[in-house]
Amino acid sequence: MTETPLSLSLGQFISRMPAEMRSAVQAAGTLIRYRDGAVIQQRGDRKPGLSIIVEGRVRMSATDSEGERSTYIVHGPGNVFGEMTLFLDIPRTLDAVAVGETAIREVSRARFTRLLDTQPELRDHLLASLARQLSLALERLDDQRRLPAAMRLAKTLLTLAEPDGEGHVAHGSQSGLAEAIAASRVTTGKALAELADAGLVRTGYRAVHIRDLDALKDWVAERSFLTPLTEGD
Amino acid sequence: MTETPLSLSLGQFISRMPAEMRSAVQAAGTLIRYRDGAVIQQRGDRKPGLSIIVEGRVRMSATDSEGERSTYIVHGPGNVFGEMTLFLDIPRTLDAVAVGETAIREVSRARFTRLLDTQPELRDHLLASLARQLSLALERLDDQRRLPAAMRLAKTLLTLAEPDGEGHVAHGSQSGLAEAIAASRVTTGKALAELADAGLVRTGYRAVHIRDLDALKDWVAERSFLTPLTEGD
DNA sequence: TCCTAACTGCCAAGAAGTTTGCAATTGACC
DNA sequence: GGTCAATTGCAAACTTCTTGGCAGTTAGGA
Repeated sequence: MTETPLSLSLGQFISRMPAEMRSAVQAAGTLIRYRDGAVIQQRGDRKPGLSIIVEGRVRMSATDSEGERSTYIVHGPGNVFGEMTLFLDIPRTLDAVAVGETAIREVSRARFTRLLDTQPELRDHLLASLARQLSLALERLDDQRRLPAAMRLAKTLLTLAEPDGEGHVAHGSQSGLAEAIAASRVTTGKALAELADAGLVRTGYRAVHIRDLDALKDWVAERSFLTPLTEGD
Repeated sequence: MTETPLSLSLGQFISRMPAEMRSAVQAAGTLIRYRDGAVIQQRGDRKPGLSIIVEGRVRMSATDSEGERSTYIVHGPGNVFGEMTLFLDIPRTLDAVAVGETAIREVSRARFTRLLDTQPELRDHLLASLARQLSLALERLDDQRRLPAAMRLAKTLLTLAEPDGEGHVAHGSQSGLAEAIAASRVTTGKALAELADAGLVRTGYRAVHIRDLDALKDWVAERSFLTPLTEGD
């Protein structure tokens, strides 16, 4: 197994591998390109395999019978999804949609099974990846239960933030944000106003400008109910 | 890797193993007994390792700084918890409390690492176990977002139900149920009343009697928003 | 440059859930 | 058999969030 336990942050499935393993994985997959907004997979697709994001980003979401969509996470390059379908006989659980020009490497379960013969250490990377995802999901579950909308929004903004001039920005409409924090657009707007009143963010057209990322982090940390899980020590 | 992908239901980590692997795992662990209500671990405990439930049940929950507790799941015999701490350098994420007389086999990370050398196939069992847990967590996340309290209650009752005479029973106080469905006691009471009005359950002292488990299942299925993930085919 | 679709901001009504409090019931222990 | 703590059932006031609607703003394509 992996001697040094891995970090909590997602998106390093590929980058943590030794070069040889990485190229073996890459060779086993088929590269498929998607345009912005293209559907990569839908919930229910029976497509067992691993999907590796090579370029671009992927929004994982689910839409119910009434058309209500909720976004679970937006994966970036180096992230993987679909691991569960490798080991469980279930279809894809979430819809995946390309955010921007996106390239995905698809490794079918059959190919992956063979790959494991030559790269047995790959299992440890998957174990760590699944553990990270599970950890994230459990935290989300708790957040959804306990945190008010403004807090969930702040946490989500932290994950979405990209450097921009002096500060940071999170791109996307308020409707998109609403789907990510599991709230309505109105509630999201109010939560944004709350953060804006606190001087933490400024709203723009399809964008939220974050003056000081650390200040936002502090704001979140001060208000957390559950003791955070510190990594390493 | 495992040739035949495994089932979605939890609690078969141990039972699915070949006899030899099972005894190797058992030999690697220390058996510890707990009385009803005893604390097995607390969120934040830095105790990397795998905990296997040999006997009894374990309630996994988290309590915030205001004393509000929410139950994530109640594990039964054959289930494991703590897998994440084997591969990630994080403390235990949830509190674990014994429900009834309980026996836990604790395998430290050090022991487990050595065990993997002699039982490499163990990794595949862990992969499946983590995949199942993740799948469950994602479904929960969606349920919490979309389903009204009565639905969440019904689904939880299905997992808690034990055979009892003609029908089934779920034991526990309404406060306990409330913690499991992430709602207040009042809301839980109302949801129970709703199910009772529909003729599906009957409330008792620290118990909910389920007349016809299949009828309750149908009630849930009819009202689900998300298309269920059918296993196998 | 204009037009239009998408988006933000906001209001009002109402649904769902929470908190607080209290009376009646139940079961366990002395 | 009596006492008591835990539990259920319920009501009222309140908070949070949702739904639906509308006016003003923004960006991008014809």
